[in-house]
Amino acid sequence: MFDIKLIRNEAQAFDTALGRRGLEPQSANLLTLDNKRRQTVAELNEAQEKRNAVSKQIGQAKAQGDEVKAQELMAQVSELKAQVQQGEESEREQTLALNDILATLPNILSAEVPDGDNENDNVEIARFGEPKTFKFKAKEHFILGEDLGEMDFETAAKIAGSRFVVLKGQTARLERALGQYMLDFQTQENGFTEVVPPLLLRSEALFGTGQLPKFADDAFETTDGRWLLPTSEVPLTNLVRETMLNEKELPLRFSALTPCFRSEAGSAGRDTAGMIRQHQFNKVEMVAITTPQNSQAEHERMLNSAKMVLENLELPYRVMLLCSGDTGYSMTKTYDLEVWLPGQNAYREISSVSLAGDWQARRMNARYRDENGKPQFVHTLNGSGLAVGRALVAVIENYQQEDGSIAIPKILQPYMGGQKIINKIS
RNA sequence: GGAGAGGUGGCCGAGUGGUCGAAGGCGCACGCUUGGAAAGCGUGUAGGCAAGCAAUUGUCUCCAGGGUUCGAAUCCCUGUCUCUCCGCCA
Repeated sequence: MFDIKLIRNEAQAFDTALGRRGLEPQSANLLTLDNKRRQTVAELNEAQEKRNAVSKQIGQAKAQGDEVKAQELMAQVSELKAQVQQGEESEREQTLALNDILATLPNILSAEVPDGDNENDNVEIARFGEPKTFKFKAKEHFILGEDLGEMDFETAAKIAGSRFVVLKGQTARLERALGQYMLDFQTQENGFTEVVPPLLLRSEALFGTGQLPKFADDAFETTDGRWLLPTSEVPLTNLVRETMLNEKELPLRFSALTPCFRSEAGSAGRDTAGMIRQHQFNKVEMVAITTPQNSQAEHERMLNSAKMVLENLELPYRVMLLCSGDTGYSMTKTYDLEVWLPGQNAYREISSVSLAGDWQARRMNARYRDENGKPQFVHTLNGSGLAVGRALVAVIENYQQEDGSIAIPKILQPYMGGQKIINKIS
C-alpha cells in the first residue's frame, strides 16, 4: 500500500519504479482520483464547519430557552445537512476507488535489485561448499525415500490427493529433527522469540502481508471465510498489526515452525514428482520488525541466520539476489538460498529472505514512536529458516550412500537419539 | 450452539443527546526543588486528512461500518472482539 502523498510528490519516480515491475504508469490516473477526492473533502469540510457552527448556536439557544431562535436556526441549517450527507457519500466512494487501486500495486524495488525478466536473471552473490561428487549415480530423494519404504506418495494421493506425501518411521523422525533443530537454532542462537501462531487466519491478516487481494487463488479458503496460512510470515508479521510500538522495543524477532498450505494453482506440471512442491509442508519462518534505519542491516542479519542452518547441516548452497522480474510483489529486495540437490543435479530454492520496507506496515497500520515521539511505520522482514520439507529433500539427496541408506548430519544426530544412519528396515 | 454484559487516549477509568477530542489517575517528557536521587510542586503529553513557508486553522476519529438527528462517545441496525453463565468438547 502506498502513501498517496509520495505519489503526489514523486509521480515520475513512482511510475518508473512500477515500470521495473512491468506495469503501465499509474500516477496520472491516481492523481486525478486524488485531486477529485481532495476537492470533495475540502467542500465537505466547509459544509461541516458551517453546520457545526450553527448547531452549536442551536445548543446555546436551547440552553437559554429561546425556542424561537432555535427553530429559526434549525431551518437555516437543514439544507446543509443534505450537502454534508452527499459529500460524505462521495468521499467514501472516491476513497474506496483510490484505495482499490493502491491496494493492488506491488512494492517498489530497492535500487540494488537487478533488472530482469525471471529467475534466469537472478544474480549469484555467494556460494558455500562444493556440489558433492558421488562414485555412483546420485538418486532423487523420492526414489531413495520410496526404496526405504518411508516416503509414500501413492497412499497420500488416496487419502488427500496429489501433491501430498506420507512420511513414516526414521524419515518422519528426520523431518521432525530438522524442524526442531532449525527452530532451536533460530531461537537459541539468533535471538528469535518462539511463537505458536494460529494456522487459520482472517482475510485482514492476509491483506496485511499482501497475499490478498491479488493472490487469493494461491491459498486455501475455509468454508467459514478464513484462510489456511500459506506461510507463517502472515501470522508472525501481523502480530504487530494495529499497534503502536516503542522504538526501544525494536527490533522484534519472531520465529515459528508451522505447516504451510498452498494451492499451487499456477504451477500445474511443475515439480510434480517428489516433495519439492506440495500443498502442505513444514517451514521454520523468521520475521523481524524494525526501524527504517536498521532494516537493511536486519536483512543481512536474517540472511545470515538462514545461511548458517545450511552450513551447520553441511549442505552446499548459493545465495541469489533476485532480479526485478522474480522479486515478490510485497517485497523491495529478496535473497534466495538455493541448496544443491545431487539427484536433480541443480540448485533449488530452500529459503527466501525479504525486506518489505513499510509496505506491509501501512497495510497493517503497524507503527512505532521514534525518538521525537512521532509515529512512523515500522519496516518488516521475513525469511525462511528454512523450509523443512525441502531441507529433508536436500539431506536425503546429499547424504545418500551407494546402498540407498542415508547418513544423518552430525548436527541432527542428537535429535535422532544418536542415530547416525538411516537404513532400510526389512 | 443458547442467554446476558461489555469494548472510551500509551495504560486505567469517568462520561446516556449540545460548551466533550473527552474529567480524574497512571505512565512519559520538561522544569522547579536536591550534593545526587526519591518524594513533592508546576507545565506539557492522541492520530488521520485538508489548507498554509510557518505559527496555526478546519475537519474526522471514543471497536468497525452504516443510520437517526440541526447536533452522537451517548440513540438505532449490522459486523467484530472480550467477559460471565448454560450446553458441547480434545
